[in-house]
Amino acid sequence: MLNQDIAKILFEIGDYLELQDVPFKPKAYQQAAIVIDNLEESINKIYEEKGLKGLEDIPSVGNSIAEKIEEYIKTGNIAYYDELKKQSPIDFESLTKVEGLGIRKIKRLYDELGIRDIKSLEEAIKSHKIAPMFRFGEKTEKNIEEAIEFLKQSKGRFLLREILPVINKIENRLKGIKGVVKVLVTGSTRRRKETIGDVDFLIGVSNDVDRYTIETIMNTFVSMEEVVKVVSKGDTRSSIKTVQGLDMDLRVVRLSSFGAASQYFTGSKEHNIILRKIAIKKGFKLNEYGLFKNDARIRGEDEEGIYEKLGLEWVDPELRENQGEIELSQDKNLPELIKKEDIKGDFHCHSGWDGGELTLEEMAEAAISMGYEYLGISDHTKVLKIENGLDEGDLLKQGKEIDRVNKRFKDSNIQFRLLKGSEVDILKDGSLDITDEVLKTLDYVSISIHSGFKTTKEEMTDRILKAMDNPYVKILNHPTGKILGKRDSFEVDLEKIFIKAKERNIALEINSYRADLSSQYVRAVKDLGIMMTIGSDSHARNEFDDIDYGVFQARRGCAEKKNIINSMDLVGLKNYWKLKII
DNA sequence: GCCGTTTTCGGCCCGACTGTTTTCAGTCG
Repeated sequence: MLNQDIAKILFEIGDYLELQDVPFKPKAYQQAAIVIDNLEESINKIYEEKGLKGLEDIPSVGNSIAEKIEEYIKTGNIAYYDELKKQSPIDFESLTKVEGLGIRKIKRLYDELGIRDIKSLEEAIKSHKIAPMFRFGEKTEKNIEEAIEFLKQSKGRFLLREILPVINKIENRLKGIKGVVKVLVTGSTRRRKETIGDVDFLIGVSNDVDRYTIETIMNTFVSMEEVVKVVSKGDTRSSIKTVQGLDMDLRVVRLSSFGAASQYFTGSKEHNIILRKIAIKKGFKLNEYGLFKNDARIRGEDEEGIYEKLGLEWVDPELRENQGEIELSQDKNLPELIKKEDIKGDFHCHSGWDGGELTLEEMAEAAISMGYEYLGISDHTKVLKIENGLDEGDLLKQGKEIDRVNKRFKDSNIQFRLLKGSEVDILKDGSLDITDEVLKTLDYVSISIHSGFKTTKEEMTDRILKAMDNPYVKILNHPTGKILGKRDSFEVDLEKIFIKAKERNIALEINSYRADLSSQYVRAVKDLGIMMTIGSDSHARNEFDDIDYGVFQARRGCAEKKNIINSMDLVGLKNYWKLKII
């Protein structure tokens, strides 16, 4: 049983209660559902270890919901939910995904037409039964029809790294419109979430802007080449759907409100709710136009001013998830997050030797153009035949080649070095794919699981722990095996891995491409005082920049410069790892 | 049903846009 199963049921209980016009309870159930859905720890484990009390300790879960969770763990059912479902068997999960359908309309469709799922909804549209309903009408029927079509085509959430280039292109285009002073991409994109559901653009215009200018901005937005449907268009907000199947919103505000609006639309919703409550307690009102005392706007131009007036430090967007950042901000104790400029090298890159695109010289050039002082060559090893994995002989040969390249840098007085590394496979029995004799000639050894994912948690854990005991290992790559958008983590006892990493001073990698470690684990690893690396896992020139996504991940996990090994400069790194490079 | 920096009782975020009406309910973020 998964947290997500329970979250789904709790969320639906909320839907049913809203259907019955019960006040406040729906929000309570759905808030609990959201918290449980985002919980890193498994509900089962919490209950096993701490019982009912442990469940009640989960934020937004009180006695009543805890008992329902307990019932579900014990019996696999929640009687209360089953009863609600029996009374009105509605498929909320899919119906609420139809844009424009909320609980009230779903209730009326059920009461008046017996519609309970997408299929019966489609039939009702076909036989033209919805338009005649009071307060529905032709247009509503057509909108529902189109929304179902979009739902069928939509791919759900988008990976940030796949969609950010599209967003940047549109952002630049918006900057070019006459009358536009500022453009900011807000929402989950600004928070640098791994995946995003929609995009929110914010435009700032001068305080004495005229109607015509705003109209021009809106018209330009809704008539971009990417637009396939204009969902809404007004003076301050317009919504579109793009060819990629992505929803995009544009908000236009005056500069006097730009900070308030950027704060508001960046979210997260949970972060904003807390901020609003703090504002109310201090006798203010906070909305997207500013921070108000009585009816006078006292802040609004910039985010910093709003946070400051609320007694808070400005919070980096990546942390705005109501996961402790507000408390840190009140205590003026926010971490100074790692920045891209802090990154001085990369330990996870594949060269032409194992099928990558670039020669060693070309990789060095690429790294130098990134502003790096070093680059670790970490080609695959021989067990990965499909990746042209290197054997012991290849590694020794590659080492000599690296020496030759480095000598050139030294002779030309260039502060840059290639490092002899390897991404060594952890074999089935926990031994490494390369002999110690060769491993000890390398500057660093990073190790990875690439096979045998479907094994027991105990076996996988033991296998990795054994590999970590090898004296030459300095980095454990992508510790959970997750590949964002492709593959879930394998089963592994990360707590044990963390303990071993701490004991052996092995760094854990934040892998840019895979988004593994997740931000929650980054936070845990940081708190344990274990070092991390950020690796691009690049195989080609244009993939070096993927380091950005690892930095985002690290930032969302509160990582600071001091937690990340590849933020050290070359001299610092030489000392830290006691490297003997020329 | 949950929660607590004046609270264990009394609150619970709020504004824009659409489509239907003819003043507003519903949805969204």
